[in-house]
Formats: sequence, structure tokens, C-alpha cells
Amino acid sequence: MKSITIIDVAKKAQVSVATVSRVVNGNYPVKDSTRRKVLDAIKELKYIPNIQARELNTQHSSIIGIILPSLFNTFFAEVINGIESFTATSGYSLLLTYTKDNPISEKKCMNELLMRNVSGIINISPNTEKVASDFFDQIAERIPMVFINSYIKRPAISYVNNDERIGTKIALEYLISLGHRNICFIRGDRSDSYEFKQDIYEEVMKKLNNFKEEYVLNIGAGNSIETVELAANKIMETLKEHKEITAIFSCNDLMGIGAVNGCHRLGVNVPKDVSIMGFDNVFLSHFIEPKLTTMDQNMMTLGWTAASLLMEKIANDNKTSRQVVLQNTLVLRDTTAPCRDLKK
Amino acid sequence: MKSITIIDVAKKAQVSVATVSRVVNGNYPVKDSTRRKVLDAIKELKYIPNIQARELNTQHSSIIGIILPSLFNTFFAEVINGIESFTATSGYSLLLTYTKDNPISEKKCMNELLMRNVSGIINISPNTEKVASDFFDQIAERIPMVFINSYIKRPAISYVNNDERIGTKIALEYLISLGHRNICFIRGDRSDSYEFKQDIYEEVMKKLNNFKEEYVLNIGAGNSIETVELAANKIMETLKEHKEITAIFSCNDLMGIGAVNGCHRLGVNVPKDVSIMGFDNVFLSHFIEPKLTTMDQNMMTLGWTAASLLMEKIANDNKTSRQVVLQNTLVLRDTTAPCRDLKK
DNA sequence: CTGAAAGCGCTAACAT
DNA sequence: ATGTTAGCGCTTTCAG
Repeated sequence: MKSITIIDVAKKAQVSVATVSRVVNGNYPVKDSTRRKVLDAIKELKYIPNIQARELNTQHSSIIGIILPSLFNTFFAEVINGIESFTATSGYSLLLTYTKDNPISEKKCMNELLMRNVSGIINISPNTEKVASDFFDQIAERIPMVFINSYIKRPAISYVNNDERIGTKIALEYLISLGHRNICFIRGDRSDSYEFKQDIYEEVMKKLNNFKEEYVLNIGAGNSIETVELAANKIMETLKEHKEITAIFSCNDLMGIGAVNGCHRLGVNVPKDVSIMGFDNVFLSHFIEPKLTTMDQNMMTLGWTAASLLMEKIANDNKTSRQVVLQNTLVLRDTTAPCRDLKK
Repeated sequence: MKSITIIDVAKKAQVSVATVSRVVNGNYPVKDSTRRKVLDAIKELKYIPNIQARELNTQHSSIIGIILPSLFNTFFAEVINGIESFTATSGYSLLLTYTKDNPISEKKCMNELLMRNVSGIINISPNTEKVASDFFDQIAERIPMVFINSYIKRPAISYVNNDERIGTKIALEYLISLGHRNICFIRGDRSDSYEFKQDIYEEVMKKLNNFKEEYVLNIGAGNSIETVELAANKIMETLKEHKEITAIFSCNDLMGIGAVNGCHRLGVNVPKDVSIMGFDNVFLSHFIEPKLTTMDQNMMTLGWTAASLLMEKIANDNKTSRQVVLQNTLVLRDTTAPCRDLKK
């Protein structure tokens, strides 16, 4: 099982290891005939360079670590796609770690990445408590980091955010413009983005003089395989008790889909009886029936921008940080309609 | 930016590097008071061990490489979840690479993993041509590999497969039992699993004396963000020309959902006019309306088993290979019904 | 253009 | 129980 090393190649080609290294990396002049000998030896021995050794030596890794809460919400897949679209040609590869929406696991992920000496870290939708603590602060000094959709600012970190606050406001105001007053709010645990959406929700509802604690529904896991079901159940429960509710704002599309299903099971018509607003515009929001009205987060751009900010940080030796804010756009589809009460 | 090494810790704690290594790894006895000194130094300096150096030394990495075609089909996310459920406690972490359904990129992924000295590789739904060639053969000798849902057998590789052939047969026979005769078949490019499903399809249809080339629909990208749309378009096109078609078999749920949408746009009622059968039982197949009838592949078990086979291989120094076959089960939901022609 | 050799950070004999 | 030291495979001065 002994693997082929640069020494084997050097012997076979009858040159020094330095020369082999040079032809492998193409960073120093090598005579053509020599190069050929080396290349032949490499091919014959099926030599594969050991990146760990190389990177140990150069003190630099070509991996970008990505931390994401889950793979079940394709939101993340779409963001990663954006990241990849930027890094594809850059020689970096992506090490994905995922936290399963669990803060302890998120810490483990960070450590894992640090030990592996990644060149930088992109954290998608980081955990609130952790950001609030200075957990990331120390790390950000050592290693370039960019956060996607995180709202507590740290000087050493770069950010790309959708302005989810404004997005939330627009969404809510749209519902209100349709005549809805009794709007409930579905969220999950712990992510920053839920907190900020909820702030806006409270603000808007209080202005309407209609904020009620019972309308804030926390389903726990917001990005898991069970999210849709959790949301459906919560909505059924809530709608039974609060028949006055005519609209639902969901913090992400998975919850929105759950809400749609919950209504269906209750025999409640969407959008005639109840309007439902999603958030994200995940690709599957077109596919469900009725198609989900939602806020587009443009995940591709989000990912692409994050990657570009990270590259910038890496290039600057982690000296500078920047913040980019993207705007959400409302995507009107089939789950929202004028409030039923208007007809009375 | 110089990072803290084991030497710094040793100096600070006034012990040798070996002692530091011992307390970090906990593999040799260390006096309590010494351990404390070292631990203090580690904490104070914020020392993080360099895994690359460790693994270079031990000639063993704690990474399992995973190759998957895409993240857009949550099939893969669900399989990874299964893998993770096995490895969570084992100290291995997962390096995900994805091929975007592209054979060249798949080769790059393999190489990337090899250079990183991963302990083993799990390849989900590998590329046909590559498997048919002996590309993987040589690699499998050097490094433990397990394939999920691949059908060309190589002695050095372990396999977990759903018996998609039998699954396909059952699905098709179910459609036939509903009276369907004009059944079309949607597939994507290149994955083994499409080939084998198509073989069965041809066999079954020929037995019915009703095999027609035009009923085999290849939409290209089978796991991409566009898959649903591609399938929808293809179905619209096909149904316009072949009004006699009363049932559609789709190689995965994404295509099945696309087929449902295509029918809707055409004003074709599912399942009254046309029955649609999915494959996989991806979690979102419950959420669409009408809910998709499909073949469950039990992705969790698939992933879990793959991980266990890989661990077995690693433990055996890659000497033994095994094959595990899982059975699919038919999940009856709302997209299939008796053939409309029966009523005539 | 090429070779010799130091050293990246760590582990594991081998000594003591 | 602890220290000394030889590498792991590679890159990169420094000489030639």
C-alpha cells in the first residue's frame, strides 16, 4: 500500500526531487528533454502529488471551508453553486461542513476547518449566539472569513447580506395592502435571519396595533428534513385556534410550503381563505401547487459575491473587510390574494 | 500571521514537543501536573494542531471523500445524511465534492481526493463511462472505495445498491396493472442508473409488444436546477405529438415533478388523464400537489450502509469487498390512477 | 538548468 | 513519565 512519492519519480527519471517538483509545478525553467523524462516517469508510476505535504511546506492551503446549517434546504445548494461559479477557475476547492442547525456542531466545524488550514471560510447563515459572543472574532484575525446573511457586525469579517429586513417589510406591506391584518409569522430557531425578520414583523404589526405573541410561531428546526412537516402541523394547530388569521408570513420557503400543506389538510383554501408568503425563492417554490409567492434572495449572487469578498480578503492578507448588501425582490405567484374579509 | 505550533506550546509549558503531542492526543501517560501546564499553554496561546502535519506523519487521514453529481436533487443530501449518521461518532469528517453531472469534473474530483490522501471514497451514482473504463480500478487498489447505485462491478470496490431494476419492474408492472399500455420513460444522461432502468423498461414494453423508441425521453441533466423544467418541456412536447400516452415513468422524482407540471400546463389532468410515477421518494415528493407516487430508495439506509462498508474496508486494509443490495418499495400516492381508456 | 539540503508541524520509536 | 530525534513528502533557497 506504500504510495508513490516524488523520490520514486526522481529515481526513475534519474533527476533530483527538486527537478521533479519543478516540472510538477511548472514554476521554474526545466530543459525540455528533462521535463519529458520526468513526465514519463510520472505517468508510468502513476504518481500523484501529496497535497498535504505541499501545503505543509508552503503554509498555504487551496481549500475554502464552507459552513452551512443543512443541505435539506436547497437555499444552501444554490448559494454554494454561486460560490463555485466564482472559484471554479481559481484552483480552490470547497470543503463543505454542515452544522445540522446545531451550535455545538458549528463550533466543531470551525475547528475542523482551522486545523485543516483552509485559506478562508464562508459561513452561510451563522448561528446567532455564536456571533453574539466573540467566538468568531479571534478566529477572524487568523483567517479570512465571510458571512452570508448574518447581521451582527464584526470588524474583521466581511459580509454579504440580503437586506432581509427590507425584504420582510416589503413582504409584510404587500400582505397588508391586500387587506390582511391578522398575519402570523413562522420562524425557526437560532439563525440571525429569524431574529431580524421577527423584529420587523413586530414593528410592522405594532404599527397596525395588531401584534400578538401567539401569532409568532417557532417551529424549531428551520432547515431540516422535517421543516415542512413541522410548519404544517404548527399551522394546523394555530389555524384551528385562531380562525381570524388570513395571512401567513414564513421565514423561508420550506416553512411556506409547510403552511400551504397545513392549510390544505384543514380544508382551508390558499389563497382564497388564507394567503401565504414564502422567503428565499428556492427553486422548488415554482414547483409546488399553488406556486409560492415569495421574496427572491438571489442565492447565486449571494454565493458569487461571498466568494469574491473572500478572494479579496485572501489577496489583502486579511487586512480589509467589506460589507455588501443585496436587495430582495418580491416574486408574486399564486399563494397570495386579497383578504377574504374584504368581501363582507 | 505566523501561526502557533507545537514548539511554541512546548516552550511556554517548559516541556518537550513530545509531551505536548501526548497530551493533545491522549495516547500516552502524562503526569497530571504536566498535563495541566500544557493545557494552560495551549489555551493561552490558542494553539490549534495542524492536521496536515499530523496526517503527513501518520500516513493516514481522517477524511472521507464523497463524490456526488449535484446538490440540487435532495436525494444526495438524504444519502449524505445517512453517511453522516454512521460516521458522526467515528472521528471522520466528510469532504464533499460534486461533479455537476460532468465526467471530466468527476475525474478532477477523484484526483483532488487522492491528493488529499482521504481514507476512503464514497461515490454516489458514478458516471457510466468512467466505470465502464477501468478508470476507477487502479484507484480502488490504492484506496478504499464504495459506490452507491452503480451497476458495473469491479472486484476492488464495495457496493450498496438499491435493486433499481426490480424497483423499475415493479413500478412499470403497477402501471400496467392499472391498464396503461402507452407508457413513456424519462431519463437523464450518463448515470448507470438510467441505463439499467431503461433496459428493464425496454424489456417490459417489448413483452407488451409496445416498445417505441419515441417514448424514451432523455432530458440531459438529471440532477440539476433545471431538471424539473427540462422534464416539463419534454413532456409537453411529447404529449402534444403522442396523445395516446397515458402514463409516464420517471427515473427520478425531479423528473416526475417536471412531468406533473408539464401535464398541468397542457391542461392534462394528473392522474385522471395521465398517470405519473416518480423514483427515489425524495422528501419533497410528499409536498407537491398532487403528491407523487414513487419508488422509495431509502436514502438514509443507503448512506448508512455505504459508510459501514467503507469502514469495513478501511479496517481490512482494503483487502475485501462486499456488495449489499437493498429493496425499493412502492409508495402509492396521488399521481397514478387506472388508465382513462378503460372507461371507453 | 539542476542538485543538495533545510525545514514545514507533527508523531512515534527509542532513550533515559 | 518525559526528552531526543528521525522522518512523513514536498518546496525552495543556495550553490554550482
